[in-house]
Amino acid sequence: MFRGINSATLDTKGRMALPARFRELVAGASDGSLVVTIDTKDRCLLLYPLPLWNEVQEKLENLPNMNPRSRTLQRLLIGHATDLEPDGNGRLLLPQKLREYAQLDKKLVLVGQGRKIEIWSEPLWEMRMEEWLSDQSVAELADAEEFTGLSV
Amino acid sequence: MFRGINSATLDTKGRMALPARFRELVAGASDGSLVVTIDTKDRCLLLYPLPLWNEVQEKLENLPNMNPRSRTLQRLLIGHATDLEPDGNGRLLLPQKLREYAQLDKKLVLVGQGRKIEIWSEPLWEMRMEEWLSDQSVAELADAEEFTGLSV
DNA sequence: TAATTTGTGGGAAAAAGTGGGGATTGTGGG
DNA sequence: CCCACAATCCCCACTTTTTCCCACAAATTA
Repeated sequence: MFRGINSATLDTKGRMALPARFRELVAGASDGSLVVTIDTKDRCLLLYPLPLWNEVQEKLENLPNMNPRSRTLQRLLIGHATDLEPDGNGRLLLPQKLREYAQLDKKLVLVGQGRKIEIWSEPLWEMRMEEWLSDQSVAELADAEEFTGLSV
Repeated sequence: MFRGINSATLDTKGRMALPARFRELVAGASDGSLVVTIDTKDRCLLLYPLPLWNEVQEKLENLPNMNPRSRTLQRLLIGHATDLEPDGNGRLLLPQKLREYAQLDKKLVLVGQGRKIEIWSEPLWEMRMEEWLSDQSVAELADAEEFTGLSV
C-alpha cells in the first residue's frame, strides 16, 4: 500500500524519478510495470502498478454501456491510460498529453493513496491543500468520534 | 498510553531524538515501527505506533468513498502518512514536507496524547497555549455541566 | 565523582536523483 | 522516395541526498 508524500522533479525531457520508497513497492507488486492515467475530479495523474490497473479497467468495462456517463468515464480513464516502464535509472517518461492535463511543470509532488500514487504539480497541490485545510466540514469529520483523542 | 510533554530538538539533517520515555512505550507497542502524519486541524504532526496507525487507516478507508469530504480526509491523512524507523541512536528522520507543514525549526515540543504523540514547533505551541488559556470558552468548558462529575 | 544512559554532531560510503550525448524511430513535407 | 525534424530510448557521468556509523557532550544514576 502506498502512503506518504514526496517531492519530485520533471526534467526537460519530461522524465520523473520515481522515489526509491515507491519504487520498491512497485517492484514487489508488478516487476516495475506501471500505468498512468488522469484523475477526472482533480487536475492530477494516477499511477497504478499494472495488476491493480487491470482490476480498475475491468470494473470500468463492466459499467452499463448504455449509460452515457459511464461511456465518458471509460473514454477518459481508459483512453488516457498509458503503460510505463522505468528506464535504467528508475525514471518514468510521462506522456506529454498527460503532463499538460495535470499542468506539470518542473516541481511535482507524489502522494501515496493506497492502491495508487497521485502525481500533482507542486503549486497546484499547495493551492488545493490550503482549500482542504480551511474547509470546515473536513475539519469536523476529522474531529468525529472515531478520530478524536478519546478513541484514537 | 502516551502522556506528558517533552521538549526535543531537530538537528540540521531533520532528525529528532525520541525521548527515552516514549521510546520504551513504542518499543513495547510495535518494535519501534512508527507512522507520522499531519494533523488537519492544527499545524502539528501526529506520531503513531504502527499497529495503532493501521487501525486509524482502516477506519479512514471505510468512510463512504463517494463523499468528497471523506476523500479529502483520506488524501490528507494517508497521503502524508510516512513510515519511520528509529536509527541506531533512537532518532527519527522527519520527512521534509511534514517538517514544512508543521513549521518545525530547531526547537520542538512533544505532547503525549493517549494513543499518539503530537509534534509541535515550540514557538507555535506556546502561541497556541496562550490562546487556549485566554479563551473564555475553554475556562467555561471546565465548569460545564457534562464535566461536573469529572473532578480533575 | 565515576558510570551509564540519553542526546547531539558530523564524516564518509552508498544510494538516489539529475543532466545530457547520441543512436533510433516515426512523421510530415518537399 | 528521401530528407528534416522531433520525440524517444539507451547509455554514461556527475551531483546531491540519504544512510550508516563513530565519537563526543550532556544528563542521570549510583
